[in-house]
Amino acid sequence: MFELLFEYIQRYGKQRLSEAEREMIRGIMLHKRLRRKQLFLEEGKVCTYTGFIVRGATRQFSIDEQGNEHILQLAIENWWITDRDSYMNRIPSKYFIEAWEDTELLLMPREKLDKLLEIPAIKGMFWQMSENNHIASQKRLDDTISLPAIKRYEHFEQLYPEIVQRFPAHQIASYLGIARETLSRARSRSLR
Amino acid sequence: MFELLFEYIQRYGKQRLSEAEREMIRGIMLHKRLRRKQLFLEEGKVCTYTGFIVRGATRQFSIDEQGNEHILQLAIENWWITDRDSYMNRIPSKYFIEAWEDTELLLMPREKLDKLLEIPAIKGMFWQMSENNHIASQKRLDDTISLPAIKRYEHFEQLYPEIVQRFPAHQIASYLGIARETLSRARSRSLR
DNA sequence: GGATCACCGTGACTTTTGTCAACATGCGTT
DNA sequence: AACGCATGTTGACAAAAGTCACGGTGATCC
Repeated sequence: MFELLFEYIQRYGKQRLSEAEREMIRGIMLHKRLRRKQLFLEEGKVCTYTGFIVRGATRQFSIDEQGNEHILQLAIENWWITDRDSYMNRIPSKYFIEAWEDTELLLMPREKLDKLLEIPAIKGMFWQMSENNHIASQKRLDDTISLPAIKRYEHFEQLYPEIVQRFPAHQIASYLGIARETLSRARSRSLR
Repeated sequence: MFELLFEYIQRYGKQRLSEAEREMIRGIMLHKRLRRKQLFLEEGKVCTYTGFIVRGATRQFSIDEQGNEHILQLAIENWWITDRDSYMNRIPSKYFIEAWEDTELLLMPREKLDKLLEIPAIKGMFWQMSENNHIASQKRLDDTISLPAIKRYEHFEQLYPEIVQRFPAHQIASYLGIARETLSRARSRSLR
């Protein structure tokens, strides 16, 4: 079960993991199962874990004053889920994270983070995550302010075909910041 | 001139700089002046520097197929400017960065980055920058997909009052992803 | 196996935002 | 002083997107 994670860490941390380090990781990180619709994080709570998805799919969203959901992240295997602000700074979160399919996670508890970061490969990976996330959000932002709805959808579909497969269209619409009807229409128009 | 930077590094790196470290930074980082409208980075070029604004103001933008500019960042004193993707991965940039006022910068050359990161305070700061940027782009993204134009403007104004002072309204509009006329109307309506 | 629910599509209409054009103002340059 | 240029505002209209309502389909749950 840890194999997927070890591989991920080595790839993004750009360093190999010794057997001792693997043992340490196995000792610290927790295994957790979530059933569909179960919450990993709730608004108002501090996000005390960062989770690595071994199997399954999750979505992160906020709820505005009108009660509308706005999806910030859709995640599947090999992705990390967390509210980084809440996790790092131990402040209450504005977000929910919910299992969309039955999901298996490996968790990094916040209070053991310093211990884990002593492992060079993890430190490198953690850095890289932040880096990649920043770059990805920058691109997403650029798309969001530059492109009409349909183009945004096409970009997204091209970038994450598997996500589009595994989540219903109205979740994708929310992720793109458009109404589900708009997406539906845009899609049927682009077929012709 | 380096004093502002040293203070910044110590604050965000959460460590003190020794005199030797300061000397090393002074030896590596370059001083650069840009006049208004002069480019710091151009589309298609690799971003070989990360710059710290000592004095002045800059804007980062992309240009789409229709020739429209889309502003990604507006920056003033004490901010860093770079295309992180281009800088870190040495790939051609999609963005322009232009001095909006006459500007003074301190530059970290990409090829000396590893040397600079040997200084713990800089390493900590660089990490923190990535972290903060990640969190900030997440929030901006949340706003962009959740809020109508006028609300986005109000948020922005509250968050960065000085930016709103120093850049013309049509730049702010572009940053928010709306037409300048829309911003103008939204503003006059919110006064009544 | 009937009811319920989630999901997707579509029509009709409203609201928001963009586009194009015209105009006023202020500023710097020559 | 005269000019161009950037900026900001407003009106009229067009386009994009949102909202509300309805219906259909397929899955799931008693």
